Amino acid sequence: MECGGCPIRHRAVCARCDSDEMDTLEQLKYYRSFQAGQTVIWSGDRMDFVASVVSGIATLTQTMEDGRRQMVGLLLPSDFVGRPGRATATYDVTATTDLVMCCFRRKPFEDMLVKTPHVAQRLLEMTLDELDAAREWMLLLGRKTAREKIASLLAIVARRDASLKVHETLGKASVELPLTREEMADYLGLTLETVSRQISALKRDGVIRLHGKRLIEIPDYRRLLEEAGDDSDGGMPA
Amino acid sequence: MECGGCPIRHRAVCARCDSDEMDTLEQLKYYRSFQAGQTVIWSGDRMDFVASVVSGIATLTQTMEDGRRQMVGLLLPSDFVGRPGRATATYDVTATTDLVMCCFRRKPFEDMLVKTPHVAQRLLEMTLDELDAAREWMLLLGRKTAREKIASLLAIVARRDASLKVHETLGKASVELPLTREEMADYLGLTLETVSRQISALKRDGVIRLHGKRLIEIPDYRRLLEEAGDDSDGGMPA
DNA sequence: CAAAATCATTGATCTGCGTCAAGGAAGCAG
DNA sequence: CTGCTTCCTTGACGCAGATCAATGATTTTG
Repeated sequence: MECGGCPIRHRAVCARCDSDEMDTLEQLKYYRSFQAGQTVIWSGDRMDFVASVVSGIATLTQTMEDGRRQMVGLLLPSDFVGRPGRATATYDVTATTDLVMCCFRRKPFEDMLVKTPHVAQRLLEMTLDELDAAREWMLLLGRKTAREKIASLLAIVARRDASLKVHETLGKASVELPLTREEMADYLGLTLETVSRQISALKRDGVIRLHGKRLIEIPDYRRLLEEAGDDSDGGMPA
Repeated sequence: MECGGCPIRHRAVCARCDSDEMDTLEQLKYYRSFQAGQTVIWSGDRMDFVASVVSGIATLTQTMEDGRRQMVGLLLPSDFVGRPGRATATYDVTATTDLVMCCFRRKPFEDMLVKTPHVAQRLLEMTLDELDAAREWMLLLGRKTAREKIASLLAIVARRDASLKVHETLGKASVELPLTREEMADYLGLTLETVSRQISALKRDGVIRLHGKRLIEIPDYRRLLEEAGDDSDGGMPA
């Protein structure tokens, strides 16, 4: 059976379900597009849908009264947004690039979850992955230096990139960074000035090379991981 | 039907399942006890069980090569440990107080998950709650000052305490802090000296009162929340 | 094209928290 | 009781990263 373009259909359902279930999902889904910079939903707003990123990048951020911001989620294609059983958004969701999301009205999706256990199980798996990522992120925020934070972010994005593309040369990669310096700062718990300075420092030390502002070349991925303070190989193919 | 003492049985299953399913769970479970300070499992070790905290407190921590430590989970009674589908521990799990856990061998538990959808759904709900808590924690680690971090931690523990006990006087509460200063520091991404200093400062400013080292009185909970930089009431009854 | 907006870089200075160090308080063993 | 251990507090000092500020590069707008 061929899978459609919708990640929820593709990732959560396709491999294991029959045609009826596919059809149920198909009938429920609809698409929404956003331009780069647009807000998908504000924290506290009513949220009657759940969704999956089809293309582009979205962020989840929390903001304090005085304006301090912390990114708490970076959503790439196939990532899930929204929470079954909750009608109110907990975070600001923003389109960082042009964005297409595949949406489901919340109520019918919840009903479907109950009737279709393996979708619930797939969702559990995805949520556990996100929780692991959040805990990795907590180590970064609580204990890493600014330099290590930058290196970690680059390694994370490079790895995710690599898992999509076929990987050419071991230890050599380029990353198209989809974030501004300020967004990187919000991700890392830093200021944009510190981000800029540390990127310059990594460039000066030969850990990375810059082509323009956003395209970053990584001549030696292992070196980058050392800079990141990670003890593992970060899941890079050996 | 009466519920047994095991939180997995109680929280995940009892309300919705029939006797057969209860029996299945009953047969699978066993208990393990740990003394305060004992390690339950090391990160990287093989982990053939999942578990639920019955009594006491456990922590999840990550450690970098050079010894920097970040707590990434604080497990209170009824909280879940372990991950279906993963045979290796990702974090150090440590008993902070004397601890009793209700365990299930992982494989049979996974089988049970597939056969008993509402347990999977309950687990999904718990995991989503944990993810929300992790994201709140990320804001704390990335953007809050040392003073706000301490106030936030006290507010969190006070709220959890309150949700267990009946709550006497609004805006007045006492917290038995189950953590050493060092553990608090690992929770908050600080050093133990800074924790100590900020607790002293909050005491000096009348935000809290200390009785001994661990028992903390909170004369005005709203004041504490302001100190924590939270804009909500933190879920305190109105 | 000029003007304005957005994004990035870099410098100078300040400060909150880390680091290093010295005791104090409470519990426990002998 | 004395000495040991564990946990906590407080002081002095230094530094990583925040803040304030100026400028440059690139894109957008009219």
